[in-house]
Formats: sequence, C-alpha cells, structure tokens
Amino acid sequence: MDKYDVLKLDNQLCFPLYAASREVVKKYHPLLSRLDLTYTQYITMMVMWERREISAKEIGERLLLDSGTLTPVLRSLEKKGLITRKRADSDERVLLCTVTPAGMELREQAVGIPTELAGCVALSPEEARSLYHLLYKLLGRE
Amino acid sequence: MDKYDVLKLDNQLCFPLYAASREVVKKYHPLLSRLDLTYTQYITMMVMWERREISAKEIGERLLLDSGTLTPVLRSLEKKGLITRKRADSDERVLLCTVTPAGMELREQAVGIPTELAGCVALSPEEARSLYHLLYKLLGRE
DNA sequence: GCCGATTCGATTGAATTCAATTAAATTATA
DNA sequence: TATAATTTAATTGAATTCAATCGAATCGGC
Repeated sequence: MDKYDVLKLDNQLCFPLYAASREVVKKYHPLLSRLDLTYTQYITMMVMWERREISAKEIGERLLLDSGTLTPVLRSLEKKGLITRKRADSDERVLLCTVTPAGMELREQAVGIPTELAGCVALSPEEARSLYHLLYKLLGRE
Repeated sequence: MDKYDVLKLDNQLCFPLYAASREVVKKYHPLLSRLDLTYTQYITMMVMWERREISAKEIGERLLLDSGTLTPVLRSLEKKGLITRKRADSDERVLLCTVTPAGMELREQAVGIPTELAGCVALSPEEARSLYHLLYKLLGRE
C-alpha cells in the first residue's frame, strides 16, 4: 500500500463509468443504424417524441448538451426531415424545434430498441434499478 | 401507460450513464489542465505509471480503446516527453511504450487529483462501492 | 428612451471515438 | 518452402464533445 495506489486504474470510479458509457453506446450502434440515427440523434428524438415542440435550449438542458454539440445534431435531424427549426415569434433568440409527421413515424420503428438492448445488458432488474438511482444521484438530480 | 413509454428519456438506463460519464469527465478538466493532460491522456498515464513499459495493444485492452483513439494519444504523450514509443525487437508489429523520468515525475503532481475529485461527487462511500461493482458487472468484468 | 448586463444560438478549434480499411510482420498450414 | 490466415498499428472519415468566443436580441434599471 503506497501513496500512489489512489492513481491505480482499478481504484477509480470514473474509469468504469466512462468505459461502460462508451460500451453501451456502442451496443446501440447496429440497432440505430437501421434507423439512420446516431446515439445523440436518438436521445434528441426521444425528447422530440415527448415534447413535439421545444426550444433548442430546453433540449440542451434535458440532455446536458451545449449548443456546440446540439446545433449540428438539430441541423442533421432537420435535413433528414424528422424535425423543423424556426425562430420563435415572441423572442428571435429562441430556436423552436418541432417534430414532423415523418419524425413521429420513426418512433414506430424505434419502439423495439429499448427491449432489444435490454437483452444485451447483464444486469438483473433490481441491479438496473439500483444503478439507475445511483447515476441520477451522481448527476445531482434526486 | 402506452407502448411508447419505453422510449421516454426518464425510462432509459443508458442516458444517465452517458450523461454522468460526461459530467464527471468535465469535473476533471480544471484539475487536469494544470498538468496539461486531457482525461484520455490521464487514464493512459495511469496505465503507464503502473506498468512502466507496455505495448499499445495492451493499453487499448486495459482502457477499452481502439488504435484509432489511442494512436494520437500516445503520439501526444510522446511529444510532451512523458513516454517514448518504439517498435519491439522481437516483433516489429508491436509498439512498445515506456514512461520517461519526466512521465514518472508527473505522477507526483497527479497524486492529489483522485481525492480532490472525490469531493465533487455526491455519493457516500457505500454508494460509490455499489456503483463501482454495478459498472464492472455491466462491463462484464466480474 | 438609453445603456449595460444577460440570454441564446452559432461558430471555431482541439480532442475524442469508432467503424472500416490498409499495410506490415508474423505464424500456421499445406 | 510457398501460401494463407492472423496479428498489430496506423490511417481515414464521420460524428461527437466541449471550452471559448462572438453577435444578435432582449431585459433591467434609470
């Protein structure tokens, strides 16, 4: 036991968090490529399916993404015809995003993905619940 | 309760994993910038501090990173004088990385980081342990 | 109305991240 | 020994990711 043990990879909490996140996103790849979506585009569409019309700022708050990440994602979703982007009448600084009918249709093809992915995860339902709560606690959201 | 509930952001396990990973890496940023290291460079140096001499392939296995990510990281660490890169005599395909004296000295400045970061994390020791084990289980490594 | 502060989105630049491919070297097999 | 298969890095290309900065629009106090 020496003072450098705190710097061992196996003693880090952050590393498995970082690695697990990348591994799970990687598992989504084959499923999402069938919908021609990246993972970031997918979670953005999740917000759009829930809210139908929402400002770019609110999307960023929900996903914890800043505009440097979100701006190209939203543009790409608009280019695919899944959302529209327009300035709000009441405040020209606000970018309003609205899901299109084609965007809503995509939800039909996406509905199988969560269960399909759950099959790839080696956690019991209680473990998954426990992990979920710990992560939200880590995010300072409960 | 309709069939689209599985697509709600709040019902995803992957999203808080993805968001928490980015948030925690972001917390490292001010600490690591004092060492002129990015997070990826930091965990690579952790491996180097433990192993002193190791092949690029083994680093990738340890960090779950492929060569497309690792190659520029190793080059950058060499450029800073923290490691050296050379081909193995026994097998020219193997890239051997060795930590330099300057690289070992950097460990002295890094040793405070884990405890400094622990202060930013709102989890009790038991919760942290529990999260650690769940993440390694998710990674299929226990 | 006027001016400074704030908000919002876009832009830029550096670093990841990974799939897919290539190239070189080694090993295994006929 | 030839040839095929495998291993290991490197390269390429597309998409993130975020810090820092900018410009336009709005808001607040006077």
